[in-house]
Amino acid sequence: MSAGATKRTVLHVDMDAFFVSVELLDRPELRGRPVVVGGSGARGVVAAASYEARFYGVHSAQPGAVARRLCPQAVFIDGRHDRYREVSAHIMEIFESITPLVEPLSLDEAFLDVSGRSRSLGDGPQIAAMIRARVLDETGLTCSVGVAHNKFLAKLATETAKPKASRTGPVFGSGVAVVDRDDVEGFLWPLAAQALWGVGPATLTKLQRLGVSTVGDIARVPVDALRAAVGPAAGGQLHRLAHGLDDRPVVAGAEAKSISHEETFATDVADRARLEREIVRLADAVSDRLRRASSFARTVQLKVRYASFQTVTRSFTLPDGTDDGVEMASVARRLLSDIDVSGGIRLIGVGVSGLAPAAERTIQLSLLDAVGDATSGGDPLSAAALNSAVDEIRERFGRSSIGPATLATTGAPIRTFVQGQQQWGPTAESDDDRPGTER
DNA sequence: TCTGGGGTCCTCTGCCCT
DNA sequence: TCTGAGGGCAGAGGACCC
Repeated sequence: MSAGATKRTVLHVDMDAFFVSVELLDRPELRGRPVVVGGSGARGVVAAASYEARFYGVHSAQPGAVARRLCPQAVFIDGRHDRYREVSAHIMEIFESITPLVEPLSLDEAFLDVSGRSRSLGDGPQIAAMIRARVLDETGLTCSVGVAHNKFLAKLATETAKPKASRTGPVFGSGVAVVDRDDVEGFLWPLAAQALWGVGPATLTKLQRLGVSTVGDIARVPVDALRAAVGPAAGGQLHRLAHGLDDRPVVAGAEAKSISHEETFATDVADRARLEREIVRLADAVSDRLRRASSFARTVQLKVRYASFQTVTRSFTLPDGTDDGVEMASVARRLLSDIDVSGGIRLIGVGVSGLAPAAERTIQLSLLDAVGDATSGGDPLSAAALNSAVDEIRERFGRSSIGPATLATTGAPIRTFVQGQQQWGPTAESDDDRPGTER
């Protein structure tokens, strides 16, 4: 370390098999059995696997069919995202009671900067042990903690602290791993190159052409050669990480930069009318989340994935932005009209980016109104009033109480995308070609 | 084996403007 | 007036992560 550098202590906390552990908490009769969350649909993948299931080779992101073949005795459960979110909120509260500098990475892991807490709470490993004890005591769940002087090393350390899989369940170690500031190379350099952030299959292939297979190998490659091989930004990043250098701060309360929803069909769909109804559904879900976040978006993106897994995206940037699902769907449907779907597609998605606080748009629209500028595509202020009413109804009577008329069906509930009720993989319902009423 | 869903970041290309 | 260079931006796609 350079002389005079601020001594940072960063923790990376990762819940052990989070989704499965929550399920076992609520269904203790499943303890000791191989349990898999997700992977039950026709094209579903595994979201999480218990350590008993992992012993048989089941892992997350694995196709459900493969998981069932590897471990036919496993219990497969549909995920309950709302329950995981509830438990996650409790865990994050525990973290925030220790330091305000908490950066959640997902529902089940977070970085904590505890640099200023050593005087009152002890050193990094002591705080890590305290967190594990509190999480276990207050939620009944176990977690692993990595301790280091930066985020990258703390995250890598967590991997070594994780329980090991066995036929009879997790085999716990100390649950805390520390990377010594003076032994970064000893810890880092023997690891496989894939241990570095940003090294996936494609980058690994490029690195292998340089004769690289470990982090130490990368560290010994001149930075210019790395940049030439994988690009200037990625090359510089790999060089720094391979030397254990990472000065990114722990950032609390980071805002989302995009919001999207997508759906994989149980069987490929070529029917444009059906796809357009899916677009309305997805756009409604995106706009609902956008308004809940008090934001609007400038760019609408449509995503289509063919049976070959080739994925194409089309986007359009609106001059004034929008938070209105009808407008988003209209843009997305126009984008779809330029895409050939005659051979059928397996996935469709709608997303938005270029997010900004809704207050900024209100000011813009007020100014436009004040100068009498005619806006294209309908009256945004009327749309805002309508959406406001819809949001209020949903707030009072639930997300499924009201929805786009296009999605209305005889006797069938409006399919919702309430966060927490999403499923992993397509459902039988999603494959139905329900008649709908165009609005 | 056959690949979900929700994100972020980076690179490349083409267009427009200066 | 025409042309080329360069910057900024939008759009598209790739790679990666959890």
